[in-house]
Amino acid sequence: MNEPWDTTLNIHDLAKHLNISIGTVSRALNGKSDVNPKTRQRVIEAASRLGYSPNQSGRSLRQGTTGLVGFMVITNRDQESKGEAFFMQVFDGMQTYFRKCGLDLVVHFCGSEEDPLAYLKRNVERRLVDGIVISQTARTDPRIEYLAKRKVPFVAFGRSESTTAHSWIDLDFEGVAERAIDHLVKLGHTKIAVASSANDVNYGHLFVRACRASLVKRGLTLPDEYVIREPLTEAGGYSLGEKLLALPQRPSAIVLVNNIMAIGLYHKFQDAGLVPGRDMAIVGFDETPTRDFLKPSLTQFRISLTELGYWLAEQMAEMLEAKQSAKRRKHFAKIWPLEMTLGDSSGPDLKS
Amino acid sequence: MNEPWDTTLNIHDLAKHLNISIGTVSRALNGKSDVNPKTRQRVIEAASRLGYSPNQSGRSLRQGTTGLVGFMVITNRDQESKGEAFFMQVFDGMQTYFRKCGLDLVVHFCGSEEDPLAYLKRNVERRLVDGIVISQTARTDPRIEYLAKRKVPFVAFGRSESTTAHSWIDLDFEGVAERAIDHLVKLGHTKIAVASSANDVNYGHLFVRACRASLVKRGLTLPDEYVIREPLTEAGGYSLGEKLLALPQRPSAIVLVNNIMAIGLYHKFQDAGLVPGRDMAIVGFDETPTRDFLKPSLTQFRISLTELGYWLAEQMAEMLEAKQSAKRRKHFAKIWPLEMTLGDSSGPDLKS
DNA sequence: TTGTAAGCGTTATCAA
DNA sequence: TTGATAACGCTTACAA
Repeated sequence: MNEPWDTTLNIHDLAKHLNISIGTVSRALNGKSDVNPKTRQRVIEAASRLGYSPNQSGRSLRQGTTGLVGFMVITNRDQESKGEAFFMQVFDGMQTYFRKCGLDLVVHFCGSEEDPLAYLKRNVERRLVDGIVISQTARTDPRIEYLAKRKVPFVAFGRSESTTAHSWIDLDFEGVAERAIDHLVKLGHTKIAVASSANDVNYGHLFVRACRASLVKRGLTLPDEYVIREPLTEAGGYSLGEKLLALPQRPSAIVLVNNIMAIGLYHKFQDAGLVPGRDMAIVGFDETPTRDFLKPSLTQFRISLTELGYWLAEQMAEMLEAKQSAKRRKHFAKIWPLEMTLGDSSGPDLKS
Repeated sequence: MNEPWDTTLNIHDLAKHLNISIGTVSRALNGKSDVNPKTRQRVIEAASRLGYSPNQSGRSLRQGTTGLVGFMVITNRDQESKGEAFFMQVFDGMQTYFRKCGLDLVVHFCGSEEDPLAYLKRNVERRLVDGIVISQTARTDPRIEYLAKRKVPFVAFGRSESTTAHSWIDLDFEGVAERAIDHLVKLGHTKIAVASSANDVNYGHLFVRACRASLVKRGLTLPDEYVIREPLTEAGGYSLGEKLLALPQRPSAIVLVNNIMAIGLYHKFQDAGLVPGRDMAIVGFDETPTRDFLKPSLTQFRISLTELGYWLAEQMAEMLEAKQSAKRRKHFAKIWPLEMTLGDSSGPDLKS
């Protein structure tokens, strides 16, 4: 590097240009109080004119801090579902908060062929980031123990069954299950099926369990054949519809853990000459990607992933600050609420 | 930092532990030849046992290289479309190649509220990455001039009208347009409409222009009212269908620049009692997210984004190597091919 | 208010 | 084959 044509200038160049010392330049640029306003003005002006910007490696080395927060995403764990698109809005919210406090978000995509733990270790041990968010947590996820042992500030996006104390955030699957079941039971449904994911992502189990609990609480049951596992894709939703209609005891309602499936399910219904809400009640999960597209409109749950990201970034920033000042900070466990929005897909009151 | 409980060990600790000098440790770990095999063995073993891993800031500072390649994505430019999900597979391919040569991919999501150029500058000037890929290039995109001036190795994902020499890669929109039009014209269609994006992303214009050229070449025209701009979403596709059916001169075929729209379009057709392929021919673009889900099957184009990412990473690695050895390397301009796959949606031969 | 110099963790040069 | 040491660019404690 530093070839003749690589004209990146450093703090020495800038100081020499201004005929002052590098210490003053540094203090001026970092907003320290003990610097003549006039000098500061000159420095800032020259820096922007010459395009000087401090080298992050130099800063990091000196300060022990990178100003970066990582977010690890595992490509493809949800097969070909668009599950990862879910995170985009979260990133947006996080970045919006971070830029206010001089942090930046960087996203690490673990390739589908690579071991997630090894990948995480590589990135953490090189000290590329000050803190990290891990997502798509499995029921038992070795990344949690690793990060805790290493004392890296981190947040798990998604619950796990790990016993290691740590901070995590997750969607309110229980709340969604409870309100979905409550709504359907009040409408008179007794045979209610649940569509979950086909892989081992934790929230699939969580959601089914919560639905079952809500049903039992109301004197009903969730037979095993009413738990249908499919990939969280349009095709999965279509296949879900086929299985649903082929059941010997056809349920009168279905609760979905994911809305992408809803598209395929609606499709299957149309092919079969059935109407959601009339022939079977459907309750969706979040509002992506269907919002006001499906007809009849889907009963579903509203969530602002941007706000979630913003909140998450706030917590992370506080964790980093606490670490800086060697303060202990309590772990948090956040259940993010979703709000039910009624559509026509959950149908009329069967009792009236 | 470096609180008492922050027990990250450095090269000095490891050297002391082994009773050898830090120079030897460094050389052993970096696979230099001038080190006793036995010593190397001891060092590697101890490093893995104690969990030592070199601090990236230290390395970067010394070597002038971070071993990181950035990929800048702009959140939300495509409104609420899942356009960004497109990149996931590209990331997967890139990361797969990079890990073979000791590089890593980091993705920078520019928040929807932030200026893309300012965001890019921040990341580049801190020297966080050795090279960068910028995506969602606009027709005139100041990022290109900036990066070129700064002599940062970079690739633009998407063409632009910039006159600055630079490397870029893009999908073969002209090829797709040509084959889609050719196919439809051969089937006897003369009134062919085109669905494009509602915003200023470059490829929208590109695709429309290419379709028009292909039509003109065959003695046909593309009237302005046959160019329909909608958001690249399901809802956009539905709305596209409404506009299409409301046209005074209804076209007999429609070519889509994006497949997410196809879902909404199919939906509208079903609501209107129409059948794709029978009542109007539809040609889709890539195969996401519909693959074999839509019925009748969609005539579309196949592309491996993973392979594209792999190829892109390869080029980037070569660019970095060239820079290292102060070699000049020619810019590339790559048009990535797509392969047509016939479905039923483009319908029968009208002339038979 | 400013300048000087130490030191962050690493790699590379050079002498042993 | 190894050890000592300079240097990478920066921030900060301390001296002026």
